[in-house]
Amino acid sequence: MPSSPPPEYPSRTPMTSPARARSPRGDFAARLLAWYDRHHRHLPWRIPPRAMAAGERPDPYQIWLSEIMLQQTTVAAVKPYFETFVRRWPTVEALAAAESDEIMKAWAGLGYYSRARNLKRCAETVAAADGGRFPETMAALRELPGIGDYTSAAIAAIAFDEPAAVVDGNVERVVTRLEAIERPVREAKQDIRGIVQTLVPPSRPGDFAQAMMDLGATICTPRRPACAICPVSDDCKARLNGDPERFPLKPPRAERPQRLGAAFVAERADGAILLRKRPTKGLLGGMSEVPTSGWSARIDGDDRVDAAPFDARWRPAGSVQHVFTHFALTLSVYHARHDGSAPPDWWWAPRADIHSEALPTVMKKVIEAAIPGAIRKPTRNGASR
DNA sequence: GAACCGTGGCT
DNA sequence: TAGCCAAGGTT
Repeated sequence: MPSSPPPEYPSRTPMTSPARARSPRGDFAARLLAWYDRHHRHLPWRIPPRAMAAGERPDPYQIWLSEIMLQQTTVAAVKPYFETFVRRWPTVEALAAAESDEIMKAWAGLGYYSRARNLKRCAETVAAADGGRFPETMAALRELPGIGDYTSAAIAAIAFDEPAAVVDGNVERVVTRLEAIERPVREAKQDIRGIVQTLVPPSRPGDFAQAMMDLGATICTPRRPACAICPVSDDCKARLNGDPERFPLKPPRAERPQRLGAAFVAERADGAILLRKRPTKGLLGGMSEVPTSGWSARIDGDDRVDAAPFDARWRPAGSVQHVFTHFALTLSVYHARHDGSAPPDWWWAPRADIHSEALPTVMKKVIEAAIPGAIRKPTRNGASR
């Protein structure tokens, strides 16, 4: 435990003086930030506290990009995508000028594809605005597509030092445990935001936000939290009560219905595969796919070969299972050699380019089932792995 | 306000 | 293994 807070965070008089509290709430931010200074995660988009103290500031473009990618997505999954995007589109102007198709291709596999469509729209808006600079306040950021309560607060705090209350899933968990909040998080959201707002320090609000999230990700974890090494455990009512893992309270999730369908992989003599584009809105909106039947909500869905988009020697090639957020899908896969012409707006994707098409993971599974090895990424020497 | 919207890792 | 969970937003 740090014996003295940094000079920029003088201890304040505790708001209350509970007899047992060893750590008055006025110290909360100081103790959390002292922990963050020593134990922060090293992330590609983050400026570490030492560099922040030297006056360095993060690139608002990179903070925005990382925050969009991190929505409901793990840090590990985001890292390689973030590196690719920043290398390929180093500025918001570059991203705004990119073809939508190229952005969808680069986003393929990361999920929640409306994020990629909104990313492009947001980049265009920002690039067209005065100087191509991001708005610097939470309120103004909140107006941009794909940016809601959490993301606007996070960008404002991290990139622009606004003392905004940043509340994500990590912070909800930390706060519901600190206060032993017995109501479902859905209902307690506003209270949580209010509590966080009282804790945000006037300086280093961005580090504070990131510290809360790092704490949630590494110490105050959903299961088996490491209370013994938590820098704010003295403040934690859930720990005092003995069962922090019980928080946050969440209602049981609804059952996932099962859907059924068929997918058709047409392969040309040269190995090219027939693809088409899905509608812009809805599930996998704007992404590419092989032709499929509808995905019936009924267990006796249209998974038979007579659902094929055209006549060919379709041969069964197994089935693919995939779990989406709100339903599970089983696709019967069919494969055919086919050299006929493609319907308008469909295209033959050369085998060498398949890995870079805007194919969602479920479609990569389908193609792999029909043609094992088809998705492999070429290596630098031109061979296939 | 509730439903919709992906994917991969972990237990 | 089957469910839970992850730096949520839009409709």
